[in-house]
Amino acid sequence: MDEQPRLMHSHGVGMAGHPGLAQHMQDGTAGTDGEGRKQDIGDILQQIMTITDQSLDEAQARKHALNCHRMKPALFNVLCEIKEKTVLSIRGAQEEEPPDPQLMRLDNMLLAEGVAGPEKGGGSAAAAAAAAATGGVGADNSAEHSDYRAKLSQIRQIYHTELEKYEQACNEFTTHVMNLLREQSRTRPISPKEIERMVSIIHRKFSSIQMQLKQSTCEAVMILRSRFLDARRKRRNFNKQATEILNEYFYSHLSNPYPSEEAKEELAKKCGITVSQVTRRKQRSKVSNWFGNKRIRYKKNIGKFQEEANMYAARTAVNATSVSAHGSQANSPSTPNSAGSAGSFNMSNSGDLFMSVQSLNGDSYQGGQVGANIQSQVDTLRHVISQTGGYSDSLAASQMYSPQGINTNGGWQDAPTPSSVTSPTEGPGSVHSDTSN
DNA sequence: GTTCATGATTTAGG
DNA sequence: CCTAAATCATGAAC
Repeated sequence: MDEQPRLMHSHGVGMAGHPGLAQHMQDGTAGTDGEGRKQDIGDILQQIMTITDQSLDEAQARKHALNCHRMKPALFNVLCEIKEKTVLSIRGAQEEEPPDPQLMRLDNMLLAEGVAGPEKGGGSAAAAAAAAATGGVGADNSAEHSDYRAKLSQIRQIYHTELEKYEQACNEFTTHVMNLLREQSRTRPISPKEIERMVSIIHRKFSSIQMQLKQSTCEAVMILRSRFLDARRKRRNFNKQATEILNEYFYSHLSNPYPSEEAKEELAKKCGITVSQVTRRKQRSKVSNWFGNKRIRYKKNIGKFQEEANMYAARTAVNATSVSAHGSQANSPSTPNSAGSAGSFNMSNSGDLFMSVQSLNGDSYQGGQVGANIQSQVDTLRHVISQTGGYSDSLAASQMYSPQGINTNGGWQDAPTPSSVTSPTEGPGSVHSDTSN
């Protein structure tokens, strides 16, 4: 023990316990001869190279000396006593910390995305979930999904590799520290509890790294998601058939183009359109989107849709009256108001069309055919009626339908709700487009 | 590149 | 929840 002060003194302060070094430095700076300086630098380097070994040996020797000292057990006991007093006051201050909510959030998200959790199964489950989320009809976006899956598994792989590395490093460091502490516990009192606490501190420090890893993984997944699954980004036009089916329904229910939930589903199925999709906020039917857009755009510019309306009106009429001489006459959509201007309806063409369909209506009605057809056929012509007072009157004269369709100023709001407006004829499927539920 | 059509989202209102 | 309306963003035609 009495050698300690002597050691400290002889070693000096600045040169980390290496007596010769300071001396050499001084010599080097003092010397004017270049050769000699080089020599000195070489010496210094040499000493630096061996510095670790020296100090280690020295430390070992000192440690050994301390351990063997006759006073050591007594000193150790004293230290233990002091320690016990101080540690007792510290203990219990911070035990078991609750799990970090932020970390839990990230964990949950990674689990949900299939990045964490079971290796292969997780991936496919996530892909399936993603497919379900987009509403996977599959045909139109399976390629994208496989791409998405590939990218996701790439992320997963990186994540797992990094996590493994992290865990390994953490464990290594922990064991290292534990070994050190255990070693030190021979010279100073260290309770297992203390080691535990130290380990927990290390883990806490390391967990911030883990959090960063998870955070960036989450970000990567989010970016991937937004790139591949954001429907807005990846807008696909519906195919022609789907558009036709939707248009058919729209124009045959022009008086009240608000398909019920069942109707929407039915339409979606027939069109091969996904029923729903995941948006950032909520789920919404694509059919609803379509009808929403259609309604607003039709209302905004009826003239623009006139031709289309006529076409579908004619088609619906034909379909409704399956076998009829009149039907074939009305059928010919060869002159679907091609000359019609935006604002005013082409009188001659539409008139013809209207008259013929009207007569069809009469036929089918009087003939006692399926009444359901009537409503839809009238609907298909509502836009004509609403704009041409004369025809409206003539229709009103028929005493069967009140023109309730879209009016030039308002919209469909005034029209009664589907349940109330629909005459008994509407129920069991008006046309083929409105198939039975 | 510009323009138009169109599906999706956002906002506001019930 | 729904909707209308406004707006955004993309696809396709030119």
